[in-house]
Amino acid sequence: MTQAAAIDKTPTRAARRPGAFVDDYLSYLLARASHAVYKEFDREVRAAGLTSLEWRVLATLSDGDGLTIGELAQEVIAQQPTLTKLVLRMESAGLLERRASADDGRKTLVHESRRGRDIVGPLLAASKRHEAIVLASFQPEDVTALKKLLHGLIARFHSPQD
Amino acid sequence: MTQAAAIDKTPTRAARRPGAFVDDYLSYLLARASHAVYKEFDREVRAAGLTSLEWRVLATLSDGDGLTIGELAQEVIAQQPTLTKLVLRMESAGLLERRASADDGRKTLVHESRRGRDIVGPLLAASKRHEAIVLASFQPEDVTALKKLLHGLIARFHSPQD
DNA sequence: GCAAATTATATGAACATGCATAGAATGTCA
DNA sequence: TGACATTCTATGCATGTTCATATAATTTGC
Repeated sequence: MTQAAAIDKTPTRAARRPGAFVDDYLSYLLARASHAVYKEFDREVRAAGLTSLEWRVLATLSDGDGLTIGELAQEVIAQQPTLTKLVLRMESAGLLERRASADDGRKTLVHESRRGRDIVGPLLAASKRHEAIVLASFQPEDVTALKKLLHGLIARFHSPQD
Repeated sequence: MTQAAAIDKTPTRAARRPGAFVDDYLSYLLARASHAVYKEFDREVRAAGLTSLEWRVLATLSDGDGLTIGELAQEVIAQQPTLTKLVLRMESAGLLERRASADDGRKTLVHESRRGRDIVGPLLAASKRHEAIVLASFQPEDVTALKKLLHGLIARFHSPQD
C-alpha cells in the first residue's frame, strides 16, 4: 500500500455530519436519490448482461426507436462519442441496428433488434414492478407532486445541447 | 464514416414522444433533473479546472474533512478504486492530503489542502447562488416538500455499501 | 448553383473507470 | 496467543469515456 505522508490522530467521523451543505444541495440530492433508487434494480440489469447505460439505451428505444445518435445521447445523458461507440458495440452484440436516414445522410437512426427487444422486455416489466414497490411507501399525492416538480426542473433547465 | 447497413425512410421523431415510459420512470426523472440543474453550474466547475467528480470530492470535504476513502466513495457516488486513484491524482495536484489513520492502519484519511480550499471556496459560494436561482422559480413549500421526499428516498433505499 | 457556415457522426489518442484480486491491518474466537 | 475471517485500500489489466478533430451531409446567403 502506498503510505500516506502524515499520521492523523483524530477519530474518523463515519456518520453524516448534520446540516452539511452537500446533503441539502439540490443536484446532489437528486443524484443520490436516483442512485439509491436505481441501485437495487441494477442487479437485475446486470443479471440480464447489460450495463446501466445499455439498459437506458434499450429502455429509451422501447418507447419508440429510430432515434438519432444525438437524440439518444440526450435521452440517456451521455456524450455523443460515447454513444457512437456504444451503439457500434451494441450492434455487434446484436442488440440493435443502425440505419442510415433517408432524408438526412448525416444521421444514423438507431433501432432495437429482435434480440434487443427480447432482452429489454422483461426488464421493463421488472422496472415497473420495482418502481411500484419503491413508491408504495409514499403518499400517492406526494409522488405526483414530486414527478411534476421534476418535470418542471427538467423543462426549465434542459437546454438543447447536452 | 462507418456506413449503416440499411436505409430507413421513416422521418426522425425528434420531439419527445408523449407518455413515454422512460420519461416518467423515477430514477430517470431524478437523474435527468439532477443533470439539468447541474449542467449550467458545470461550466463554473470546469472553469475552475475541476472535473465534476473532483468538485464533488472537494465540496464534500468542505463539510468536514478527514473522511476515509470508503466514506468519500459513498458520498460522491463512485466506486472505491475510482476514489483511490482520483485521490492520488488530486494529492499530486496539491488539492488534498492523504493521512494515515492513527487508530486504524488500514484507513486513509483524506483532507483538503490549503490550495484545495482556496479553489473550492468560491465554487461553494457560487453553487449556493446558483441553487437559489434555480429554486426561485418554484414555490418555497414545494421545494421543502421535494427535498424532504428526496431525503426519504435516500434514507429508505440507501444501503451501507455502494 | 457555389462557397461558406452549420450540423451530425465517427475516430484517434490520452485518460479514467471497473472488475477482480492482492496486500495489509484489525477483529474474533477457541 | 494463534489461526481464520473480515475490513479497508491499492493495483493490474481490460474496457470505456473524453477531448479534439476529421469527415460527410445539409443549409444559408449571395
